[in-house]
Parts: sequence; C-alpha cells; structure tokens
Amino acid sequence: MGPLPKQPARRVHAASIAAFRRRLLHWFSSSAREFPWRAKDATPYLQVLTEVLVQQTRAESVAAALPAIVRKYPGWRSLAKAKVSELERVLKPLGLWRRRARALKNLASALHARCLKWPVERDELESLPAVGQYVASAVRIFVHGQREPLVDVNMARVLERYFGSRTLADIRHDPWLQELARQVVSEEDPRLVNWAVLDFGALVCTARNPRCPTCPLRKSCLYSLRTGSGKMSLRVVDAKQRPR
DNA sequence: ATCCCGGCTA
DNA sequence: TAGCCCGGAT
Repeated sequence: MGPLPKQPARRVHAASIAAFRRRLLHWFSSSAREFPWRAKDATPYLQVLTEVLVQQTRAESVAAALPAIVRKYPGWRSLAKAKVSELERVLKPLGLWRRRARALKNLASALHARCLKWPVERDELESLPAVGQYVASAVRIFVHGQREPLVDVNMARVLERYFGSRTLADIRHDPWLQELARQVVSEEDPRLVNWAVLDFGALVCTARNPRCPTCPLRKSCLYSLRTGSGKMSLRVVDAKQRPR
C-alpha cells in the first residue's frame, strides 16, 4: 500500500448522487452542445477519431476542423494509408499535430490489422497506440455501449466541487473519484450522463470563473456553499492571479 | 499566462 | 510522476 491519502474518502449517499444526476440531466436537456459526433448518424469512426483529437483541444476547434479531416480521410483504412506530411497539414490548426499525425496513423494501422474491430477489454484497448485510459473508456462507451464513466479533468472537477472532496494527484488512480463517477453514470444511458457532465464542465462549472450564481446545482453544491453561492467566484480567481 | 473532453516518454 | 507536445482562445 502507498502512503495514506491526504483526506479520508468520504462517503456519498446514493440519494445525493441520484439528485445530482437528475438535476444535471435536466440542465442538459435544454443546454446540451451540438456536435457532429453526437448526431444520431455519427459513425464509430467519427466518434473515436474525435475522442483522439479532442485531447487538450477545445471541442469547438475539433468540430471546426473535422469536416476537412473526414473529407480527406473518410475511414480508418484511408488513415492507415495516409501520408504523414499530409495528415500533419490537416491537423495543424488543432495543435499537437506532429505527435498526433503519427499516433493517428499508428492507431489506424493497428486497427486495420484487427480488421477494424475494436477490442472490448480495457487492457487490449490501452495497448493500442494513442489509446490511454480516457480514449479506452470512450471506445467502451460510444462503440460498445458499456455503462461506465468517462473520467477526465472536467468530470473530476465537477464531482470534486459538488461532492466536496479532493482527488489524489492523478485522477486516474483515485479510487474514490472513480467509484463516485461510476455511480453517477449508473442507472442511465452512459453516453447521456457523460456528455452532460462534459458540457456542464465546459459551460457552467468551468475551471476558471465558474458560473455559480446561475448554476442549477448550486443549492446542493459544496463548492458553491463555500464561496457564498458563487458570488465571490470572480474574486476568487482574480485573487489567484496576483497582479505584479 | 493558463487552459483545452490526454498520451507518451524519461 | 513530471514534462512535453502545440495552436488557439480567454
């Protein structure tokens, strides 16, 4: 066993989680962002390609660049045969293009070697190039329909603020957070809940300047309660960036 | 200056 | 586990 956690993992009651999920989905029903990869006719190729591209990149940027990419590379097969220099060119507006071009081509080749069939098991998925825990979860959720959480920094931030705990350094290895996330997406369409959390983290519960005053979850959110229903949220952030 | 729906390498 | 990758938006 490693060192003691900085904070004992506090218990969260199922009723709290259910209330959180209910309010979140209610907000999502009227505030969801629309993206091509969320459309009903979105192919698994489009969905997974997006998940690889969206890392460290704004979803809006990916949405803007996606048409040109898909036009040139309509499927994994064409990506596997892509010329790296040309692939780099279409990826440039997104940043991380050198690394991602190589990674995408490698992933496409690996997938092509598997007859374009995605593994189901997490270990096998994570052994593929450009597939870490996040993308593996995305594949399991969006390709295989598995009921599990898509834990990224946004999910972590939203859950930590609302339920009032702190994660360990790496969210991927925080069992408390992982279990909480798992319970949040349970009993619902995992895609819906995960998208809801993602959008909520991008539009309301943002890393900086969270919109606490108008947040539909503020009454039961520990973070909002701490900061006075969010009235001080701007000040809090301002205070952090010390003027020089 | 910091963050963006992370993964890889040392 | 930290630092890097990278352009763009705030």
